[in-house]
Amino acid sequence: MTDHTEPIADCRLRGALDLFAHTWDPVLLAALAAGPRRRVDLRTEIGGISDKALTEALRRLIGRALISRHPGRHAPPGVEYRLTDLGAGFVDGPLRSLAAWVSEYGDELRVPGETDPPLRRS
Amino acid sequence: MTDHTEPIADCRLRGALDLFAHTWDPVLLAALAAGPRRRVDLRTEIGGISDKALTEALRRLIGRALISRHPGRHAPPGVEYRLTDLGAGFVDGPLRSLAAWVSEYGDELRVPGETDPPLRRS
DNA sequence: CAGTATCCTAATCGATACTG
DNA sequence: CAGTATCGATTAGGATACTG
Repeated sequence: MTDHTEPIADCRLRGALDLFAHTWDPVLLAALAAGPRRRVDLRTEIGGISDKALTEALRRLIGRALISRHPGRHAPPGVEYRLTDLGAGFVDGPLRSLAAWVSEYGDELRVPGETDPPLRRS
Repeated sequence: MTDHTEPIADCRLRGALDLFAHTWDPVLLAALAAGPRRRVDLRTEIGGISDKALTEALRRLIGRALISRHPGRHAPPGVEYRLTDLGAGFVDGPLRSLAAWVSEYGDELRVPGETDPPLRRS
């Protein structure tokens, strides 16, 4: 995954592809697009995400500079997470582009779920 | 991403996100964007992909109607794969948007590789 | 509420060997 | 060349219990 000439497998693009690779990462980014959130609110708002998965996704996205962590220093307790400029740009660009494509052509996208058939007879 | 409580985890968007979830699927789509390819050419052109992973990716993307399979009926032997209209649109839209974002902001995207640090001290 | 740690299951993916 | 089948290592992610 490191040194081919293939454009898409280019290292930097690979890093961006990985932002989609983990189930919850794009979901988390989209949730934060509506504004800063505390951990517990993210959890209930997203729904279906486990505590562990949430922690890992937060770590990953902080590590990649897409979100930032802000321990509340005042009255309302809790730690807030928010998008960095980079993260906001990612949501407004690639993620929004994907959402737009889905609303336009999503109907033609066959649903995963069935086992994919062998190639010989397709 | 606009006004639902569960924007990204919406079923249809989830299906599109899954197009990125498998390591080789977007790479394969990008390779086919340059024109129809035979299996062996895809393999060498992409580089680093195993036979098994290639077969699985082909199956998956055919199952989701993004690529199609065309057994050569004439002179040059081999089976050709090509993008469907849906697949071509996906490459031109979301995938290209991601590539554009990377060339613009890719430098700020921290490289994965190190273990992501705990949250307490970040 | 925020965050960590452990166990467990399913799925990914490379390597390899084999068939048409 | 096209495609399948099996094995093994790695990993994502849910459940749960526990600490600050």
